[in-house]
Amino acid sequence: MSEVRVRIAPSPTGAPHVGTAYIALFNYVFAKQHQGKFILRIEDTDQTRSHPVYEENILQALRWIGITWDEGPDIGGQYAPYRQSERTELYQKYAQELLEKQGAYRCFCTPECLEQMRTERSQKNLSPKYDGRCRNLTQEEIAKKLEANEPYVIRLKVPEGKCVIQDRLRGQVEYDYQEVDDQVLLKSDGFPTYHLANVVDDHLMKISHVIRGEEWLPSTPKHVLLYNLFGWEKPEFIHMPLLLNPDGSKLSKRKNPTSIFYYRDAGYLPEALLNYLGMMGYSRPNGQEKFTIEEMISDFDISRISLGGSVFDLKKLRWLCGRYMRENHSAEALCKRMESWRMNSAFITQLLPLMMERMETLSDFMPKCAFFWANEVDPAEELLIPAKKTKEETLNVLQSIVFKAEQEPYWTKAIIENIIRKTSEIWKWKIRETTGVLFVAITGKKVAPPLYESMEFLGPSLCRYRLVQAIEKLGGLTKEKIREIEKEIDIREKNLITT
RNA sequence: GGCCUCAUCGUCUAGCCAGGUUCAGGACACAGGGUUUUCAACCCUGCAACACGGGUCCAAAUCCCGUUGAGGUCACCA
Repeated sequence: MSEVRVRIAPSPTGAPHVGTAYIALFNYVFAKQHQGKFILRIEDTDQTRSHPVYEENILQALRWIGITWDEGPDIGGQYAPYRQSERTELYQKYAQELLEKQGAYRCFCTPECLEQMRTERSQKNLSPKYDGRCRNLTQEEIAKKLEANEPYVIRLKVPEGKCVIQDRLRGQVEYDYQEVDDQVLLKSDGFPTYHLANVVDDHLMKISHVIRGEEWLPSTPKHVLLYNLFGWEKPEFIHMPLLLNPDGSKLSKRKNPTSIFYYRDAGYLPEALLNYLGMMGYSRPNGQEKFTIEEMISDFDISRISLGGSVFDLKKLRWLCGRYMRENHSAEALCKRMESWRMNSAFITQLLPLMMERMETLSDFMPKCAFFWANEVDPAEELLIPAKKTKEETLNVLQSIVFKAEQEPYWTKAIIENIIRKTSEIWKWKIRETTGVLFVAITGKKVAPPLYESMEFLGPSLCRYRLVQAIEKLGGLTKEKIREIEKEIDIREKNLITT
């Protein structure tokens, strides 16, 4: 058998997700088991959502949890570059090839036109897929539009017939090409979509096994079609089970902390998190629950992966982490871990300027600053809601802060201040009303060190977690309600600009 | 809604492929007890599942079919 080469291909569009670490782990273990290579490739083809900071965060997060790669954007490799934004010419070339092979076609439809088409189709109870109106443009029409510099995308020409996918875990999965949309391969900005970039890179980087989440199963026919069109050998597909929320839906940040940095900042041991991920959908042949990644590699058996999704259970993760703490560490060793976490003089020195004026004895420090080293702060409900505000209004503000914070790749005092000011304007709250809520949500108390700096030092993951905890404390928000708030923010924001 | 995937204790799972050794084993959580100055840890005990209905077979959690349920997916996001 030729060399095993697998990859993790995250897109740098937000906080580094535990799901990424989960899939990375199984790829890594599979590679090491076969003396193969594990590759990290950054899929930053979405120009509007990608950010270099998010990319750096992914690398940091994976390193923290203990996963290393043999080739990647930071260390290079034989098939560099490993960042898709640096490979655009390649995708354009292959898109061109597809055009010549009649496997794809130019589509000049505007977003508005597509929108309209979709609503029309849904009114007629048709599936919302593209109706292929640009498929049969004549050479003259195309030439004319090109001449006029009309923007276009390149779409996959999906044929008739059936597509049979071989999945290592699921056997044969059959799809009718009728169900498959004429997927956009190359966007009008010249960047590829996932489907094109992914297939091109997997081929060029000689990826032998594609181990990815189950959510990719329905788009695999497109990928198979591309391999066939190019005449390339297909990798083996292995679709992993999904990580789930307690209610059984796909793990989401709305209901759970999903950022790897949250677990780091909340004081979980990386080896415990990694171990826990290794028991999601998998069990060692000897039944052992606490194991190192090396042990996992030593007797890894991919057929032992179970197919139902796994609920990510924080309680069991805590228990596992506890075992690592007391079974694998001396007091000295644990102290070192705490130091490298945030129990160190550098961190305290950072805090002291905020506290010096508020202290009369040294012992005043810790009680007021304990929240910096805590996971949860358990804010009291009655403290959370300002005097002249309702619970609902408070919920709106809290959720708005979460939204705004999510959109910021950086986390500084100035940005935090800006988020708070903006949110207050949107909901017509006084700044001190907003900060009052935040003091309680973030620190658990009304009296604490200055808010903006505290939030900065605490970090975005922990802040977000506490904000969501506060929202839960006030009764929580449904998916629909969150969407409503999102819309409302949008409307109010536009009004602010116009008035 | 269409398509696809999946289906063992509340949760993670073993057993299923190669049907009998299983009135289904372990772990988390929970409850009770022990130990301990307290708490935690630790030890013991308990609670608790083969989604349902058909078939095949001497025998089915295990094989087949159907039903139901859950999830995923249907973007110029990945």
